[in-house]
Amino acid sequence: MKLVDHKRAVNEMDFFAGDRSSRQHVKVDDDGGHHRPGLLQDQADDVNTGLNLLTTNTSSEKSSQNLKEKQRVNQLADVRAELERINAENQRLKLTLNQVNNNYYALQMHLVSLMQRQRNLVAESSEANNTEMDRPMEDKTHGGGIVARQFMDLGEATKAEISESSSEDRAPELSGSTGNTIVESMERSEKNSNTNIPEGLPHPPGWLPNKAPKLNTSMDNEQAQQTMAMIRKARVSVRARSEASMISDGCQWRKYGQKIAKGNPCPRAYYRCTMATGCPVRKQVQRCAEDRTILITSYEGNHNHPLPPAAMAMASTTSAAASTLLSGSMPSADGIMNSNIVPKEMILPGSTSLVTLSASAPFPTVTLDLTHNPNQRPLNQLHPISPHWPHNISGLPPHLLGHPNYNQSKLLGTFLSSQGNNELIPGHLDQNRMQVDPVADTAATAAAITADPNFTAALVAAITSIIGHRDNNGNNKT
DNA sequence: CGCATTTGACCGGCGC
DNA sequence: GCGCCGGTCAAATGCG
Repeated sequence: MKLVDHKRAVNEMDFFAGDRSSRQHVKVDDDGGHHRPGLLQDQADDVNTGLNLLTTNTSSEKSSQNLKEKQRVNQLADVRAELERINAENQRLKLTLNQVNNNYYALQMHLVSLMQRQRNLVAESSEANNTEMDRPMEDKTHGGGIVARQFMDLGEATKAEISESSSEDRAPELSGSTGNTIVESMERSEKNSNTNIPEGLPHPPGWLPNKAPKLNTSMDNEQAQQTMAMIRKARVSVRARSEASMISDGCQWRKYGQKIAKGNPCPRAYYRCTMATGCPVRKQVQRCAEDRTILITSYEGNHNHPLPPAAMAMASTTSAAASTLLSGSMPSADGIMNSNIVPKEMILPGSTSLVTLSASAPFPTVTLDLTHNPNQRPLNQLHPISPHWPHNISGLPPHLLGHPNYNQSKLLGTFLSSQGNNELIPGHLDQNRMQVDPVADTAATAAAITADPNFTAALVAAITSIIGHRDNNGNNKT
C-alpha cells in the first residue's frame, strides 16, 4: 500500500516537474475535475467552438455557456498554477544567482590577492631573504611583547608568502563560499592547511604567530587560531543618544546577564543573539556615566546566520570593522594610540560620526560615536580621505561588505595583501623594504583603514541604519 | 505553561 | 596566593 502511494506520489512529482510545455497542457476536465494531461489549449478551444456552432436551442445554449464558464475558470486556475510555478522557479533562480555571485566575488578576491602576491614577488626578488628563520626566536626573546610583536610582524607578512605555495589551501574556501563568518572560514582554513610544515620554519613553544591570516603559509593554522581569537575578541562599539534601553539593530537579543561595572554606576547589560541557535554574537549595552543619555552598545563576534536587511548594515559593519581593524598592520593598540602620526580619532567624511581606535581595551575596538553634532567636532579630528587607498578592496561591490554570507576572510586576506602594495598606500607604508618601521608603518595603516572608502561606507550604512530607527529627538522608535 | 528577564553565584584572567 | 573585576551561568521570578 505504501509502495503504491509512493509510486503515485512520484508520478505526480514527475507530472508537475515536467517541462513547461507539457505542464501547460494540464487541464481539469469539465465534468469530473480529473486532470487530463496532454489536452492542448487550442484543442479545448476547438471543442468549445464546435459546441457553439451546434447550439440551436436554449438548453444547449445554456449548457455551452456553462461549459464556457467552466473552461474560463479552469483556464484561470491553470494560469494561477503556472504563476505559482514560475514564482517558485524564480526563487530557485534567485538562490542560484546569489550563489554564483558569491563564487564570482570569491574568485575575484582570490585573483586580486594572487596578482598582489606576484607583484610583491617581483619587487622583492632582488632583496636578501635573511630574516625569516630568526624571527620566531627573536619574538620569543622579546619578553612581554608577544602580542605587540604579532602586530609588528604584519608588516613583513607578505615577505613570508614568497616561498609559499599559493592556492592549495584557499581552494576549498573559494569553491565553498558557504561560510558566513570570518571565524567559520578560519576554521575551515585551519582544517585545510595544517599539513607539511617546512623544516626551515620552526615553531618554538610559546611562539605566537602573526595576526595576519597569510592563508597559505606553513603557519596557517596557528595564525588562523590567532586571528579567530582576535576576531572573537574584536569589538565595535556604538555610542548613540537614546532614551530607550537598547538601540534597534534588527537582530533578536536575549539578555543573559547584568553587571555593575567599575567606574560606572549604570548597569551593563549582556545580550546574546537569538536569531539562530549557537550564534556567537554578543552585545553589551551600557549608559555612559558622564552623560546618561548616551547609550553605548558593543558588538562582539560574527553572526552565523543570514540577517534581515535591517540588521545587515550593523552586522556587516561590526564584522567589517573588526576584520579591517585586525587585518591592518597594527603593532598593537598602544602602538597606534601612542604614535604621534596616527590620529586617535577621525571623522567620517560626510558624516558627523567619530571613529576611535581604542587602545585601552584588551582587544581591538572600533568605536562609532554618533553623539557629536556637526558643530561640536572634537579635537584630533581629521578627514583622512585617501584617493590611493588599495583598490582591490575599494573595488569591491558595496553590497559585498554588507553581505552576511560573504566569506569575509577573503576580504581580510585581500585587504592584508594590499598592505604590502606600496603603490597603493601613500605616505609611510613601504612594505617592500626589508626593515619596516612598525610604528610608522602601522600608523599609516591605521589611518588608511579608517580612510578606506568601503570601511567608511559600511560605517555610514550602520549609522544610517541606526538613525533610521531614531526619531528627530534621537530617541529610538522601538 | 512557556518564555524572557532578573540576579546572585561562579569562573577565569590579571595585577599585586 | 589572594583579591578584584569582567563575563557567564542558571535558578528564581515575572509576564503574557
